Amino acid sequence: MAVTRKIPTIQDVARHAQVSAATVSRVLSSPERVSETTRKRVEEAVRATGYTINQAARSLRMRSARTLLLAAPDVGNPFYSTIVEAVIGTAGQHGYGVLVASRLGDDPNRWLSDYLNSNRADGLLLFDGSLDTSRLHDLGGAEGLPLVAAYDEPPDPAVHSVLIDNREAARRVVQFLHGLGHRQIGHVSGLSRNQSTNERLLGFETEMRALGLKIVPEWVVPGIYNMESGLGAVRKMVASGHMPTAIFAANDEMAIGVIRGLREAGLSCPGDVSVVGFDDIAVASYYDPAITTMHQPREAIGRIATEALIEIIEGDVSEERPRHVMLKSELVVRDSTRRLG
Amino acid sequence: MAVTRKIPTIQDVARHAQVSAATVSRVLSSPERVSETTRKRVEEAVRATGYTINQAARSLRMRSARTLLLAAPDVGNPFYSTIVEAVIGTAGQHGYGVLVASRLGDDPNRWLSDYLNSNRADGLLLFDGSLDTSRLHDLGGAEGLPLVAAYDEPPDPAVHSVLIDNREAARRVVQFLHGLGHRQIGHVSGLSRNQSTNERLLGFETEMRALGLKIVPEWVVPGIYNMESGLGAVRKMVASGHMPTAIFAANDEMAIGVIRGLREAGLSCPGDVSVVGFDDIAVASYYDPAITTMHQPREAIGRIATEALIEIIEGDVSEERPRHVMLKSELVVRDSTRRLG
DNA sequence: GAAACTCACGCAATCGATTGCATTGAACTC
DNA sequence: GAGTTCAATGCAATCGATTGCGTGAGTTTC
Repeated sequence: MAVTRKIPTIQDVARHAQVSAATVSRVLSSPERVSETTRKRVEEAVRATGYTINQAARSLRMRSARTLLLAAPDVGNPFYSTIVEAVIGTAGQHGYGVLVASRLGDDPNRWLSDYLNSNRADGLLLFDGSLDTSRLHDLGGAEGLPLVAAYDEPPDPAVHSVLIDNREAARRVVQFLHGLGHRQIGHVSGLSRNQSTNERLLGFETEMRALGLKIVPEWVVPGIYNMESGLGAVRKMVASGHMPTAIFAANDEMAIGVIRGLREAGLSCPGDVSVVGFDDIAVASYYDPAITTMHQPREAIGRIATEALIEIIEGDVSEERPRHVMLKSELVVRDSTRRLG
Repeated sequence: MAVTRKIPTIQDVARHAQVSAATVSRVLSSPERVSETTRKRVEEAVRATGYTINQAARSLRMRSARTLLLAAPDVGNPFYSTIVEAVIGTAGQHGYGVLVASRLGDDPNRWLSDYLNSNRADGLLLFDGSLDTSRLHDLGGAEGLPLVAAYDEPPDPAVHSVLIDNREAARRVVQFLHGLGHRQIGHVSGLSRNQSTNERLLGFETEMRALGLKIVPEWVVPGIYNMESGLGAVRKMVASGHMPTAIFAANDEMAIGVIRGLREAGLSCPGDVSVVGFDDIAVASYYDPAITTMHQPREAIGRIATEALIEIIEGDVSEERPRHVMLKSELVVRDSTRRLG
């Protein structure tokens, strides 16, 4: 049996400072309402007793936990982890803690709903567009539970969101490759349950058509956003007997897999095939070749989404008109692409 | 002003089922103490009202939050993110949520202590050996706050820990390189505030001496565990005028930086210099060349540490005899190393 | 048939912080 | 100097779930 420490309560502080608990509470939350003499005495008592507030009691009374719930499909992914970092930092600055739920890790049965409605978290940051609308409603999205979707587009436009323009970004990738003289362009897309995947695919197709380029079915292969699937996608293309001169992968990890697959097939990147990734994860600039990619403002996505959520929680934003922030992504040209001919 | 939803309480359920709140509580926590008829009626009422427990109230009364605090120096790092994933998964299986604090992100002033002693978390998983002993004591490590240190060694041996044998692993790396015929071996170490860094450095030095190899000061360069610092370390070696035939980097990211730095200097890996990393992050096997590295059981570290912490919290483990789990790491030989001559 | 016992459930206190309202005493007004 | 105002503080209810203790009905025992 563990020895239970005696944790000082607000009553202990009150006794020590010879005031009531109410006064101690006021010193802590609205010091201007307490006389200077008393305030100093209480502050001293807080120090002397080593008092820290009991959040459980505060949450119960205040009906707020000062905690955000972050839900991402896969926290282990380097893309998300940067975002998580930004969320934790921003939340911390505002005095909020961050509970992290990862779909992969969590028991799907208790998934999100248990966390909410239970005063464990005041709002939800959803980095997973694959949750369907009815699910969002269950979670209270439409019933007033503060909710901000980020990075991946939610099916429900009534939800606040912080996104990048995936379709536009994908079009710019195709334009860039076209500008380098490429006419035979393939695409390794991601998980189709993610809206952002579909947007990137759509952007690819739209721009290919706009430029009068032929979309070759063998060159449009789905992946699952990891390196293995990028490798697998290239193997399929190789097996089909003919190769494009450029491949646009829907994220950097698949781009890495693609480059490795090319090498495996005796093809060089960018010599034989140019490759463009998406996200600009840390290793992209250090890979060999350094990968040309669509840089995403991951830190900004995490920060802005968190700030928006906190504003909503604290009542600064009307729920009526959903806020939609669209951030810009930027093409970073490195060594995995080259001018044709 | 946001519309506040009416969240059903245990009283609402009680009214609906025409029993007392106490009975509802019992149905939820020890159903065997309630008669079958009543139990069914209450269960139906729970469903009908959509009741979910108010964790704040429960925590207050029970003095437990069913939440773990995970503290890592840098959640954005791909090494840690896998561990985080495992922790969340394991905790979830046991009904615990995970609050994540990242040193980089968090306001250093509120850092850890505020989270604890405040009934926000029942225990601490510390993935950061750089916190000094006095700090640990402040956090209650010795006063009964459930605490498990993992991955990085805590200065205080009275703390439960789940570690790998960094020194031994580093020695095995040197032995391996020696076995390939390398005699001139360099080391890029990590942040010296981390105990694991020092252990790896010590293991390197010990084995070098044991094998009668000369430790060249210009070839032992500190880094900060990122790719940039690996690159910087190689630049320093190059600037010194002579190069080792093999470099052991204290993590994979620095190994990547090292390889890139070699290329920049017109040297090839493994042709001119063999490189060994540490950790075996996902990209290690997909890098060009695929990196020889010390594989660490990251998932196991996260899982075992979490299980241990929960056992301690729930009183299954005596605090008296600290538990020290030492996991094995394994050398994975890939293409960044070659036999000399 | 009464004592002893068991089972199912309700009552009410409790966890610790917050806050509307009441109280006190001092300062100020005419 | 009596009345008014105001600042500072205390009192006590409240948030929602848990649990020790008590009660009443039903069952068993001799």
